[in-house]
Amino acid sequence: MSGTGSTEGLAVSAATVGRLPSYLQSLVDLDSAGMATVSSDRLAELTNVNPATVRRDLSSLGISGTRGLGYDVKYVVHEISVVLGLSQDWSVMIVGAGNLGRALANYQGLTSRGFPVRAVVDVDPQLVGTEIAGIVVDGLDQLTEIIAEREISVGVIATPASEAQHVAERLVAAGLTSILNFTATSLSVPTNVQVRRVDLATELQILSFYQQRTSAARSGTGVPLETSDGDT
Amino acid sequence: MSGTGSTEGLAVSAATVGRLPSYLQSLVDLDSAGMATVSSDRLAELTNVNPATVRRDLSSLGISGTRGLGYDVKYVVHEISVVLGLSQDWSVMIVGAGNLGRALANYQGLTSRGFPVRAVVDVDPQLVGTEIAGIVVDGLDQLTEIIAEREISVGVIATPASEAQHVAERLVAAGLTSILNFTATSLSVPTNVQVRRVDLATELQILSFYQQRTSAARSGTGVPLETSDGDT
DNA sequence: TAGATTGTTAATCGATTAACAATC
DNA sequence: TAGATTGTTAATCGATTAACAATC
Repeated sequence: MSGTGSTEGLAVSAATVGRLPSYLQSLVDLDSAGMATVSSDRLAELTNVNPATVRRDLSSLGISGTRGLGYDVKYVVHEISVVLGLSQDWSVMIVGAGNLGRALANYQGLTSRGFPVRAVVDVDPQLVGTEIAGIVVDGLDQLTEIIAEREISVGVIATPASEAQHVAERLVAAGLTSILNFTATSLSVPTNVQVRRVDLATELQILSFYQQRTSAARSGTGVPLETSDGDT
Repeated sequence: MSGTGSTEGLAVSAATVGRLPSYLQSLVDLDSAGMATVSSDRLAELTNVNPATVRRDLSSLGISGTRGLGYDVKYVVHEISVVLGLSQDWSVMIVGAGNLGRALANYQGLTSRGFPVRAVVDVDPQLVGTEIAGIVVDGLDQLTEIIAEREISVGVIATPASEAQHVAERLVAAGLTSILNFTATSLSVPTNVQVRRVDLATELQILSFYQQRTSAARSGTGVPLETSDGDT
């Protein structure tokens, strides 16, 4: 509510969106530490990005600072929260009640971040009716009705990889436009649907690539390699 | 071992490295399905990238196909595996034996992908000596010795966010150059150290941003927005 | 030979960042 | 006024991709 008004619909690059959670986290920390203002240089240092990028990102969201002083921490925290849609809860459905699905349903971090788990579904009739983290597991065939009834906004795919595309299609058909995919499968979805993939195997294999090069270099195989800094 | 020989040290872009696990996964599936060759068009379709990008990626790794026929599936699987360093195991240490750390230690997917968990450490003296997934938890003060003794290659940070930077410095000091960071904190590390961040809150907040825009548009607030396809 | 598909050039696109005028 | 820092221009950098000659 309120805030700077109409930034809606303006072009905000995916790269910028990806950095907002990191800015937010650092700003919240600064606020807890009692800092009232922060310069783009300091915020850039905390988030490992270039100061000009910080200023450009904030500016593109209509968030402005004060020349000579910097940015008001509480104000920017509020504005980024609004931009990220964190002023409301988004109900989550978990598809797949295996090890991963159960771990996610029990993970308190989801609810505390404004993403309460309101449904768990699975194909296995043996699991249907059992309770996970206080939620009764429903059958996959109930998916559409449950999404409508419980006003689910985000679908989490925690099934085997082989089921992921099929499940994604079911979720999209039921009207969902936000999917968090925990399988290694790359999903094909309409352009209006957002998919984020969180895959441990992928991350480890990427680390392995660089580790391998480091080891090779160390053992004298040769050529030093260009490296880049920190996260992502 | 063996393979195409010397691609080591050649410039391979981070973007290319990030797509390799996805190519590999699709190729392994194709192999299981009995497909002997695959065109860049087909592989591109399966991984949601542009065919020219597939050809450029493979070419940059020294992996070649046959004009008019496509790429030999088994050959490319082997080559990508070698490039990614998947022909050997990389031992993992988990720092932080809380909910997340325990879930990761018990996750069979790590070992099966060639990343066996060989150590778990925690600051809490109450946890030291207890057993998790068959591994005795050690104290954080043992970190350096354990990394050396058990030939750990990858450090996984599963502590509270406030401890992440400190832990990262300990890991780097002990000689590790591969870190998987499960906290929301952006780590500062030397340029020769690779950090991958896996943060659920970040992913959800990014989804929330787009969800918010979709909802706003639906409720008539306005301007339709440009969207992009599928994963990442 | 005709058809298919690679490998690479060159154009395009988008994101990053140095630099600096504006201004607190 | 002097110092600090934003907001934005313009240059740079790097990654994507259309297009096509090479060639199986």
